Amino acid sequence: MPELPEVETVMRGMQIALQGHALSDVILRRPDLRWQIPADFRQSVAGQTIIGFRRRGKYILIRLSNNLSIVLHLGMSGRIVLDSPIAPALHEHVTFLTEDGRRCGFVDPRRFGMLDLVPTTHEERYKFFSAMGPEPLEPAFTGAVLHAALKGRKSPIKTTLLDQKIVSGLGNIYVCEALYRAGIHPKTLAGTLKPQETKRLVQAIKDVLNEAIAAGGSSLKDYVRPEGGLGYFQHAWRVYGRKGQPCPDCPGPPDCMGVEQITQAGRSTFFCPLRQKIR
DNA sequence: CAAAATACCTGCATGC
DNA sequence: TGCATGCAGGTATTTT
Repeated sequence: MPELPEVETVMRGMQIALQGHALSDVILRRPDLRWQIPADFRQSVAGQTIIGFRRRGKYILIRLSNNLSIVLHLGMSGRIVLDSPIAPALHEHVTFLTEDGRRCGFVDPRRFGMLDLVPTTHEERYKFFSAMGPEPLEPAFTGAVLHAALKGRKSPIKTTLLDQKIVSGLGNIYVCEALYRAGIHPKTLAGTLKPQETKRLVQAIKDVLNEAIAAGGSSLKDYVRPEGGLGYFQHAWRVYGRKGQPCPDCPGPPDCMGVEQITQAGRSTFFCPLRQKIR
């Protein structure tokens, strides 16, 4: 379920457990996830100390002492399991071993995840980062910046916000939640949003992401290690997955029949027809 | 160039 | 119970 807040939470959990420790080995149980894992991955990683972490969009970068960074993406179904059992779980394709005896498993049933290597000093030039849009939580991501990025765009704002070149880290859930908070109908053509609306939208994006990260952080603070692993915490979604239910501001029937679900570009969109008027 | 369709893969809920 | 179907939170790539 990983969008930006979940990826951030997973990264922080890994940081607490692993930073400063050396990787004694890595077990690769198959040569590929979504793509081939570099042939020299084990050789490059084994024996190196983990010196830092960073998140870019939905990617996690694990910086090693040899100027290499592991690039990790969780895909749709990926999760990280700390202190995984010696007998690997179903779909635990990769396990990192640390010198202090910990095991960190990468479980990914659908194998949409990925694992790669990039020189730490060249992270920004990594093929999947060079065209990536701004980090939504950076101060540089403003209403004016988004407004400029949406200029001339003729697709609906919902699908446009899923484009990682416009802004990085948003997925289906948080796009729905942000549009709801900003009071913008998902079918609104992206290029027609007014500066005032993009300003509201940017604030809504920052708010919803920050709240979700805070919720993840609180679950991390005293996390035990259930088989569920990291990054799976309770969400307080206001419209996502709530078809037919009242949104928090819903006056109820007959004024509003609750959250509606539609399909855009083959994916589900949830919105409140009362708070998010078409125009 | 932008936008839409396609591809990758397994698990699960649903309906017959 | 078994089986077919559709859907799931991602994104690079291909096609239009």
